[in-house]
Amino acid sequence: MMNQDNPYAMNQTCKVCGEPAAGFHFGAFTCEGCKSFFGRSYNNLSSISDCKNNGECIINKKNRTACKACRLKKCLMVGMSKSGSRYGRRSNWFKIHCLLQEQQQQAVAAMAAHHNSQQAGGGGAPGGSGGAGGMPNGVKAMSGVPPPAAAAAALGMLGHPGGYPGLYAAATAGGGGVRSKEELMMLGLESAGDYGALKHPVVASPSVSSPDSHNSDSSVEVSAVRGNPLLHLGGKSSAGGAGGGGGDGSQASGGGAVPGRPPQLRKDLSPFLPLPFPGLGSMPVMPPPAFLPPSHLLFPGYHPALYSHHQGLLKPTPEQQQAAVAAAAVQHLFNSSGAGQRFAPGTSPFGNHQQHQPPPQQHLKEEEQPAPTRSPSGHANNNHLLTNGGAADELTKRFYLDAVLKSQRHSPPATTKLPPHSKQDYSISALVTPNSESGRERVKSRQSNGQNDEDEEDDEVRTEQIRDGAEEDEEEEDLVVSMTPPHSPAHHQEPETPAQVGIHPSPGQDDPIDLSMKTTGSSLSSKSSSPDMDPEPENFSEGEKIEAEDEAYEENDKEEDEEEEDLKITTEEDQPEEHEKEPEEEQEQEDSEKTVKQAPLLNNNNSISNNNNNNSILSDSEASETIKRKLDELIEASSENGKRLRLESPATTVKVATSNALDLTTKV
Amino acid sequence: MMNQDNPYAMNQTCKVCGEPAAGFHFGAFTCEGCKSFFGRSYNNLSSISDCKNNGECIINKKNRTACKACRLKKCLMVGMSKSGSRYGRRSNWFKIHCLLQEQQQQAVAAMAAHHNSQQAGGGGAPGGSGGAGGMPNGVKAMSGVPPPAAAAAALGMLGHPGGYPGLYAAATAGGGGVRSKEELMMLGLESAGDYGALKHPVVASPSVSSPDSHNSDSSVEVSAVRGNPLLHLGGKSSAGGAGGGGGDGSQASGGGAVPGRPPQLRKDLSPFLPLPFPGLGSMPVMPPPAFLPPSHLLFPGYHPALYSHHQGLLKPTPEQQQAAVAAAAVQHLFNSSGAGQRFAPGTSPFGNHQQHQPPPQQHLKEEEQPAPTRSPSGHANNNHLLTNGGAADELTKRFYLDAVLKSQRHSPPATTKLPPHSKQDYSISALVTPNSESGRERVKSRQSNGQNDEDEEDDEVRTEQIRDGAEEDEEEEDLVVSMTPPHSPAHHQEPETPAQVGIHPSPGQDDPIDLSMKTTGSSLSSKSSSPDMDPEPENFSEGEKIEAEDEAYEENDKEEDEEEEDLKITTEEDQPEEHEKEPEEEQEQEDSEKTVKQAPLLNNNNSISNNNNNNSILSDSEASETIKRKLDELIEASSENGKRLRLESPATTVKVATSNALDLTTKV
DNA sequence: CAAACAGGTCACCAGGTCAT
DNA sequence: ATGACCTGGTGACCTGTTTG
Repeated sequence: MMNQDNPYAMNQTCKVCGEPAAGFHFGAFTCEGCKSFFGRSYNNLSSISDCKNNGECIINKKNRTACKACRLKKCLMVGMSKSGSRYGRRSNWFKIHCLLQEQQQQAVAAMAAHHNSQQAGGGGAPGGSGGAGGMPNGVKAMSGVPPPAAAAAALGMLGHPGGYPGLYAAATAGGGGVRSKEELMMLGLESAGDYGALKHPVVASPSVSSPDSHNSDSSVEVSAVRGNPLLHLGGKSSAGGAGGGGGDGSQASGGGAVPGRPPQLRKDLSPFLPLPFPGLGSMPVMPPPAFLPPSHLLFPGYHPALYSHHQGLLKPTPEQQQAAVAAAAVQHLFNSSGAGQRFAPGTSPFGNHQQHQPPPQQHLKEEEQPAPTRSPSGHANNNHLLTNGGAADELTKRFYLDAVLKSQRHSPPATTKLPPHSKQDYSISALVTPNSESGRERVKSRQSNGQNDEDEEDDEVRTEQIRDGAEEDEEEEDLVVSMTPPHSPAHHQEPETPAQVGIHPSPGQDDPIDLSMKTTGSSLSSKSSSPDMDPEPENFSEGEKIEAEDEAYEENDKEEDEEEEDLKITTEEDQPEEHEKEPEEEQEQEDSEKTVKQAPLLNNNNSISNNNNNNSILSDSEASETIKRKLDELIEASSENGKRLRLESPATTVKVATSNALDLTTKV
Repeated sequence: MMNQDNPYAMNQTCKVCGEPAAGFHFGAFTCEGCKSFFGRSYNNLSSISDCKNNGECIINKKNRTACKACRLKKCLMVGMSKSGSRYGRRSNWFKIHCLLQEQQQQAVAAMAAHHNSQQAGGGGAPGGSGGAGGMPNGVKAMSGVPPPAAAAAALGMLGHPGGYPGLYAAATAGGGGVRSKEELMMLGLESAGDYGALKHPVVASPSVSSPDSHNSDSSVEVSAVRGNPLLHLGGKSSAGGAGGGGGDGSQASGGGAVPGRPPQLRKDLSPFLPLPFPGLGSMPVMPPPAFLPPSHLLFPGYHPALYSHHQGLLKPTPEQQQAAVAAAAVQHLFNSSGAGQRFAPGTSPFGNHQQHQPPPQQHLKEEEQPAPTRSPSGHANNNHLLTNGGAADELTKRFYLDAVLKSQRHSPPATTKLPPHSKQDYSISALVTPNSESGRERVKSRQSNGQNDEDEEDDEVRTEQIRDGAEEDEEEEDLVVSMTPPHSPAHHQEPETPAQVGIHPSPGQDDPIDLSMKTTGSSLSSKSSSPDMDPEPENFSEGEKIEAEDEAYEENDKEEDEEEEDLKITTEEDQPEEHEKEPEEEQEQEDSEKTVKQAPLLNNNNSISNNNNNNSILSDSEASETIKRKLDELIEASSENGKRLRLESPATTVKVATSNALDLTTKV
């Protein structure tokens, strides 16, 4: 059922804000708003002001517009890059991959989580971002959870829900977990470590990015990576280290290495791939690895960041890198920067990301990228940002990093090198943390100041947040999870990357982002002051996200449940409790459904298509267009039905809708 | 017809004062003045002095500036929150939903009214939001009412208009069940209780908010709630009691109960959904859901709520909560307290909306999702076309709504609080009036700047707007009809919820408002204050809430009259009772009128629609189109019919609508 | 040819400004 | 202090293009 909905997204949720995704844009599943935002912002970093909260704002539906800096950061974190984009449809295959990956990831994650979790410190850590609450959740939970469960959870988290439900079902099933993901993510950030673990899973997510592959996924990767120096970006990157931790540990491993090969990274995915898929398992095909790519995509949060880390090591995908970089930059900005720096616009933030490391890359990348991005040139920038930073930020980041590192790192260690951490952290922090931590509390504190920002609006608001604290948790994340990345654009991205590489790709334009953002400057102040939390607060909100997701899901029916679950989850996290529990069950069910659906999906789509198509026809006519549109609309409407159907058996569904429609028509 | 006027508003009236709404601001349809007021006040509670009348001041156009405390309270009651804001355009889908809801609601309302009316106290109650009235309806009615009826009623109430009527119907219908979540949320609020009650009604309106979907409407939701303690705010909330009535009864049922549950109410919506669509009716499936999706969107009020519900349960949306809370608080304060207390800012009044209902979920989800769909094809656009019709449509819709509301409303009793009537009245006027709004014109001016890029667009846009002015109105709506929601906003929204749940995130931020307002001071204040709602407040919910309100609004025609009445009303309120009772009759009458009006309109519209669609061409092609069209038509028709029908038996109505639609189609 | 995304368009809203 | 108006920006929808 559910499903369906979007064709595009396949039920994915926007990795940035948790809303239902409209499709895979710029390397990640995002909603129209985030797509547009990214598109607009990428070229106009200048327009972005600093984050009042040190870059910790949680981004969710509600508050996504509250803090551009954090929103952009989040975009980067999840792997968005201009370069990442891809045209054309995604193959089913791709989709499948995504799902699989997710599953895998989850599994992995789960595993990792458990294992790692602890490690890292918190384990999951995720919490981080979530701001407050968050972390715990993810991590903990994860850890706590039984492996399988964990895995599932992880997945869930990541994918959140869904990922693909159906497919994964199992995975997902895990259920409840999902939400966590977000958290995880958060954590991730943070802590990446844990997260990392998660990530892995996550990473996976992140990682890769590109789901799709579009193109190439692969391609993408590399290219970028290579190209840009940025990768390092990290400049600050250095951070890497931390970052490194993050994740990958596993994979990452490599981590350290930064440079070079990025391409591989992307590949990272591969690794993922390798995994057996759960779901896929069945699938004969499975193209394998190819798919994987997406990993990164998978999760929202992660990706980028993660990647970064990874990248760091390796090179992250260009995109990633960029992203990372950007992210880093951003964060920095946020945080620190305060003022000054921001990204270098010109460059692309990202830069490169390259990191690569072949193997590990993935993880590594993340880190790196981040910052530097732009690096190459620009690197500096990021740094700056970072630098500036603010202190707070940094701290946060560090936390993350640390955590992450721990976890992952554990090993890793990133190494110094990168400061990766830094960036990562930043990123992470930013991402993750954000709120979280600091976030929340801060918030409280914050309040006070407020200063600036506040001014704006918020201030007040911020205050509120305080309370939130609790709340938040939840949700949001989940959503993220769900999605899978199809393809991964990421990958593709990569391809694009090349360009990036060059520059950052996009650099040219694209990149622009410099993180520098204005923000920075202020940043701090803002931050502090702002304290408000503002933004975040909401963010966290998480819950919402969750829900949202749910909805998204809902699509299917199940989803809903999930949502709730999520919530629960969320809640739990935060508050433990609350929520509830239930969710899972539901989910499962859903999953089931989903599963079912999925298969169909492909087919379904077609059906759907038909409808649409029809429209087309209309078109011909022309004028008709209008009509068409309407039809479309209707269709859509129907579609909805249809959508649902999609997965399922499309045909059927469709029919129904149609029928109805028809009926009408007929009647007519 | 009227209509239209505002594009934005779609003929909505300011939920706070009854003037024509300039748009959907901070989660509710409001006029420029109330928008500004809220914006200013939110951050400066201090500036608000206590109400001399124990918070019982009725707010209407005339006296809105007389008592800031009450005005602010009212704002909160209707679901305004900083977080509730929504950006961007409203999806067609959303629009459609609204229409549908209306219809359904109407139907329901009608039904309810008849049946229930009596029961509850006021029966329908929608009033709620509107102020006073609200509550009653829901709950009691629900209970009392026959299931179906109840449901319908609920819908009406809640959703006000509509939640989605059709769709969910069942589910929802069922009940209420779903709602629960919301209820929960509400509860959450707490006070929801009362608040809830009110809310409900009110809430509904408020709640929802978001019309659009945007997002999220959802957003709103929860957030606040959780976070803030405020919720309770209720402190005073208690109030609930009165309010209680409001709504939900059903769910809420609690009517009385104050507290809590509000959410359900929202759910009510669900109920709504469940409803069969008129048009759809035929549809087996129902994609409805799909359509629906939007629920949240749908109405302001509803959707969110609904969704929320889901969430809600858990966590109401922050916003909602906040709102709710706030409202509650406010009320309390005012009412009871007299002075003292206020809301807790933080919380949101509403709470949640959640509703969910599992089963039904689907639908719900669908709704959400639906949208997305979109089509694939592309065609999409169409919208425009549709538009045309628009105006009329809108009007129609409104009528429906109004009618519905009235019907519903009547009831209401609103409880003390609001004197619902008043509002309505106002509203009505507003609706009619609408006009428009300023906005458009402005556009022109703008131009300039734009800094960079933006400029461009914006400008354009604006410009357009201008022109739009006219256009919009119309069209959109019409279009709306046609459109489907792609995804849905709704969905999204929901999803958010989760987050909300969490926290609400944001809330923090937003909300500053504390209800505390100076006024009260009190306690809440603090909370609130700080808490503020802030931020988050935003959230969520609100928006949705808002919608609900709309309905509320609906007011329409009558309203105007009412306005004057308001005063009366007020009076009445004071004197309890009032509320309701009569309403029905009136409504009916009105309905009649409306009907009439509508009818014509409809036809026209239909034609139009048809035409558009019709795209005859389409036909050929595809059925689909046809279908779509049909749908559109249906929608429209339904609307129209629906409206007409309203009173009649909902079901019937629906059919009719459908029929009509069909017919139209046929024609086509 | 159809699917699906980058981009562009423009409906709409938060906020700021300023006359009242 | 209010609220009309304007500015900036968000995001739903479309269009154009690439890709399966």
